[in-house]
Amino acid sequence: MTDAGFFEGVFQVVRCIPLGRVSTYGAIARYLGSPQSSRMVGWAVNKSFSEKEFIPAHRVVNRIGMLSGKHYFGGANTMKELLESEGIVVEDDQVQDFCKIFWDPVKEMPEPE
DNA sequence: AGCCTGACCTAGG
DNA sequence: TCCTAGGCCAGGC
Repeated sequence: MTDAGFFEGVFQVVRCIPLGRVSTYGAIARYLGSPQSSRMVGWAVNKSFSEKEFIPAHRVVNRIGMLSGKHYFGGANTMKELLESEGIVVEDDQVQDFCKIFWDPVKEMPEPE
């Protein structure tokens, strides 16, 4: 991770998000050691579409569990469909029971170093 | 080569 | 309690 840039770190964390769980930009940014770089997390995740391997970018939402970037999935309901297919309930672009399915990399993942 | 922007978050007034 | 501003890394024009 240290060798890799901020982007690589984001990709690794997002790929490690368990199925049926969601994480937030801020949590990932904080995990990478830059709490105020949450904006770049969104950018990195956006760039994830260019990656060879599929990255569950739909599992990444903002701190209130809202599908802020759903419009970037090509279709308006693509992100919602993906989440619901994993058992996540989404209503009006907001993840229900967000507190329960929230996955914090800082707690669940080993430190990057 | 420099400026602008971007799927956000936190703090201060 | 709501609104405003600042900050971060990287890529595009």
